[in-house]
Amino acid sequence: MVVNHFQNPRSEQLQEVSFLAKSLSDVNRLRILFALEKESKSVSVLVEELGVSQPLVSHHLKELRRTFLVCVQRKGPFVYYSLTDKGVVMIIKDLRQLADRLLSQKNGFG
Amino acid sequence: MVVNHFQNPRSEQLQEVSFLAKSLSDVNRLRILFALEKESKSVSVLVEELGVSQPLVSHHLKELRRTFLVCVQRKGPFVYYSLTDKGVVMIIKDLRQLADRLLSQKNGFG
DNA sequence: TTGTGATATAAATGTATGTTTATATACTAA
DNA sequence: TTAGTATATAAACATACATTTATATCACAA
Repeated sequence: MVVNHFQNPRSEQLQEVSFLAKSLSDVNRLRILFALEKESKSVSVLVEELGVSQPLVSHHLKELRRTFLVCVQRKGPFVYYSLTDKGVVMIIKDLRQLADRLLSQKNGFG
Repeated sequence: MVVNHFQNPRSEQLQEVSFLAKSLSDVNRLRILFALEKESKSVSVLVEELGVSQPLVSHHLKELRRTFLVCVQRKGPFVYYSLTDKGVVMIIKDLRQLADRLLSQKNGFG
């Protein structure tokens, strides 16, 4: 019998998953994604809502662009960012529920 | 009207999500989680299946223990690891589907 | 053109992380 | 006890990353 090498995701697919997960591994990027859940927003609005510096917001937006989680649209002097796929919000919420289950009767991640 | 500060996850919850996401941001850790999907396995079995060094597997298992994604059971000289919550596999698969959608008509993450 | 606000990029820095090599610890058999 | 196997930890190293500060680019109005 030939072993089925394809029952688990292939290596490149796991690479893609790891890239996405890394994109979700920073609190400021998660806050940006949630801020964009309902509507697209300009950088300056994100800066104000998150309360972090403008270069830092731009840096994280660049990271989110690298994984195509957000997309860009310039309107005059403003640059509007929006979610490419709203499914990411559901995944984040699933991660939060998983964290809740894992942390029940524990004392927080090491 | 008082602004609802709780419609989005609180800061500590985003921290927990970011910890979990960081745990999922390495290909070798993803491979370990998939290897444990059906049954618990000893470290040496994981070493053989993944084809990476034993200290590296132990290192990543320690990281997965830190986020409670895996749990441990010693049986004689062997240490068996298993998934704490199989929900993590579904989340990884959701991430893979999201990656597929994001990458359609693109050329791979930057 | 000049000036101004909006955004992006660069440089610098401290910290975290993945990997390798070497060594230590834990368990068991003899 | 000793020897041998299984696993964990330590040290070392290079790389990646988050953040700050400073500066550059872009769009537009005057």
